[in-house]
Amino acid sequence: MPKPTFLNLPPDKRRRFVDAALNEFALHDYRAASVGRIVDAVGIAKGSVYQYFDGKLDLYRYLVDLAAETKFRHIDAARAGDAPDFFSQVRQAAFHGARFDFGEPRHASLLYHATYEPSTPETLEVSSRLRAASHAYLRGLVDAGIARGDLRPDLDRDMTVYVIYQQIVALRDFLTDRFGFSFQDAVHAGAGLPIREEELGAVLDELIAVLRHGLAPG
Amino acid sequence: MPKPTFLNLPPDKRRRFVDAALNEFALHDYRAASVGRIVDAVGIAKGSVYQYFDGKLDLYRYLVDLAAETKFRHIDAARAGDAPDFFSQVRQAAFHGARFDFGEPRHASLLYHATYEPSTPETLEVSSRLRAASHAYLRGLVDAGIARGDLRPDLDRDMTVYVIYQQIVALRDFLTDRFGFSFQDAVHAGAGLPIREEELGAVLDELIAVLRHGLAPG
Amino acid sequence: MPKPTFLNLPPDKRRRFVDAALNEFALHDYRAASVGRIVDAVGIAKGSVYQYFDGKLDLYRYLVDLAAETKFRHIDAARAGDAPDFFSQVRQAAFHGARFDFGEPRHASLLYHATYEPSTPETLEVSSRLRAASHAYLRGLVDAGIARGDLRPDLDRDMTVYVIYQQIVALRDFLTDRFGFSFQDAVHAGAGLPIREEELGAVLDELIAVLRHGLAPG
Amino acid sequence: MPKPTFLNLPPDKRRRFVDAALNEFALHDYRAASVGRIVDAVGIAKGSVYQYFDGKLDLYRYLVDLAAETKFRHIDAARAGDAPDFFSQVRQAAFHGARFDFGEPRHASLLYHATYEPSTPETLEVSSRLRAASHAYLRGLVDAGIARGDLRPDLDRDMTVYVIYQQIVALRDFLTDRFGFSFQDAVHAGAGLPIREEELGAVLDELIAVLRHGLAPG
DNA sequence: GATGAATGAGAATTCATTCAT
DNA sequence: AATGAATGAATTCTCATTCAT
Repeated sequence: MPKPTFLNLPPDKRRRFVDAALNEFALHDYRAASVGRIVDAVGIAKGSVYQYFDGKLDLYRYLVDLAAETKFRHIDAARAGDAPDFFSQVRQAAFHGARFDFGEPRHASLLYHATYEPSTPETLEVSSRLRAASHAYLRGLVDAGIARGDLRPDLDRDMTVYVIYQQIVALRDFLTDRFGFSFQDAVHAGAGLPIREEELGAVLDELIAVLRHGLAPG
Repeated sequence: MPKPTFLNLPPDKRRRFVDAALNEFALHDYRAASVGRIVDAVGIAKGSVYQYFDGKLDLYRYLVDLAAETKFRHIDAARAGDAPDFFSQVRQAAFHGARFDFGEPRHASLLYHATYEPSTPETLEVSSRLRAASHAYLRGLVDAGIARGDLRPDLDRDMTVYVIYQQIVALRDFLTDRFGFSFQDAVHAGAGLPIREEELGAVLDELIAVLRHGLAPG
Repeated sequence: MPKPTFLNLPPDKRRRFVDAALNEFALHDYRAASVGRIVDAVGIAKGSVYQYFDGKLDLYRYLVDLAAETKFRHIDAARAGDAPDFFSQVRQAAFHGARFDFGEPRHASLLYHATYEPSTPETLEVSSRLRAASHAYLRGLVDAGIARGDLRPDLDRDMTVYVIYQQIVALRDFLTDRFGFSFQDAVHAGAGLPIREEELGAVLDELIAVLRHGLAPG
Repeated sequence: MPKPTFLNLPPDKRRRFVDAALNEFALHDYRAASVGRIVDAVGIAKGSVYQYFDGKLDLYRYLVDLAAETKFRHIDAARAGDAPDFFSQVRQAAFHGARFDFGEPRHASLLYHATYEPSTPETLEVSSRLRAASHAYLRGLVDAGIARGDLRPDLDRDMTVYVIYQQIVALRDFLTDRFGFSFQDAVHAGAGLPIREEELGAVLDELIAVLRHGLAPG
């Protein structure tokens, strides 16, 4: 948890700090990220970081939570009217999630790192919490989908969640490959990635079609 | 690439070295892995590593390639008669792949790390090559499957490969969750993980069913 | 020396500050004591300490002097009628000193630290002054004791002072060992240490007997 | 415990390292001692210290043990024929101990620091072991002394040990005061302290006389 | 008088790599 | 070919003190 000192910071300074930290943790995983590089980028003293946070881990936790919340909020906000069925819901979430990722490559990279962080005792809790949140979200959709009859009732629900979760997370890899993107480059450049929404939509349509055939009744 | 020095080593010594290195890179990702711990475990001088390999990265490359080849060979060898159709082929590959992972948790962990290694300039090439190999393998199956009529002819082949690849990779997470395994613990214990083949088969059946519904024609 | 700012403080606030500082310097020696922990405990700003005192050293000096004076005053006050001879006087002082220590473990710990503070240039003066005060007090008793004939007239007075001083200071170690006390724990608990006065008296009787045999004439 | 690396060092280099470390820990207590200053003094890389020892604490432990052993050995070696009675034994030990201290002020200062080290969890074990060794040594003398009839049979043995231990330790303070010495200065100057043996003997005679009167029968 | 954010030197420790033996 | 001591830059973190508000 950030210390009050951090919360009392002038908004601009706080923003610049978060920016630099986000950059660092987007470019490197937890262990490789360097507090020194962050302070150099912001132009503050090393000690200041420890006035703001309890330490590197605390800062990391804050950023992961922040990025996750921001992304979830973005997805929720973009939901134009409730989608009528399970697959539309998943498509919508994946679509807006991907749009967010391309618009905010640093958040996306950070979350990607956090998801696959090698499970050291230190970072385990952060990764687990992140994964648990996504799973819980999907589990809700799956349960409702089965109740509504959108999904075969005999499905192994845990496995279904896994199947969908992986596809959505992996979408990132597929899209970067297909369109020749690189999140790393985008982070370095400090810009979002260009994506034509129709192309993204087309890819998603195909993916959702596979899932629909695979999981829907009949 | 290993230096000649390494290849001229007495087989036993070479084996012990590979063993220890495998252990280290199974327990830690590239950056966290320690050359010092390896030489301590083998009981050789630190300098020797640099007589055998060009450096940590070179050693890492060698191990990832070795593990990938070993796993592929195991899967190929276990193929009892050619499976008749695409989905049986995938099932067979996934089944034997999983059995390999549970039997050789160090290889499995190493490959998992390599797959999700944060893409620093250093390790990027290794990860890419690993992923490319798996994709190429699956691509062959998919192309043949479409030709044979096992898969819908209008499928986006790249995406199909991605979908299947992700599911197979995700299997690991799902199984460890479901059965309460931990690859880390298995590596520490120096033992394989117990898995009843019927249970693995049941999970795979369900997963393959989803893929079949999703990807097969009509 | 405290600045006027400190002396003008509302008594309650001043008391709370002294309390917290006492705690800190009782739990840690000079170098390890932390200004930050003190202000956290009191709930004031870090800068305030520097409005009250010239710095950490100045605060330390103030506390040591305060604790020493308090202890001396306690011993003086507890003197019920003048003890008739040298050894009774020493016994009385040691007895009431020990009682003070057990009742005020923070003062006791602070003084203990100050006594054995590694003699850096910084703290040398504080430690010296503390020791000098005790020595001067004992020197008075010794001089009078020799004049009165309680002590052998040919004693080296300085050495006699040293002998007695050490015994009394070390009494703390002996008592904590014998009774399983810990001043650190008492400070943490914020409570005094339990001691039955008869037990303390018995120990002192034995110690004084040794001194009497050792130092008295004939 | 020193690592083999340290023990394999060329004697001269090892000596220079121990010298510098001894200096540092003689001038500062454990916490204030700086690994950086040591390596600067020796002219080696910081990392080397960690090739030699497990860390600062390990180095400290080694030095304290070394100094204690050296001092004990010196005292034992100097014992010219077994002293006939308890008080002669104590006198002899104190005499040679003091001579050692004045000749090796760095050892003496280090041991003094270790004896009064503020009891943090880290250094507690080192201090305790040091004190325990001295007490055990004295306890042996006391037990034998009582058996031999040199000491009053009804003495509290623990307390007797304490009394004597304190006097011997305090001797250092007394002598420095009386002769205007400073161990710190001697360490800085890199020289031993001058002491005339007759003077030391005279002081000890007086101290032992007090102890004899205090503790001997009749 | 009080605040508390900023400082920055200094602390211990790690570790891949080199190179003289 | 093997050794293993030496390196030194990089790491995270601490903390007394200052000073603008």
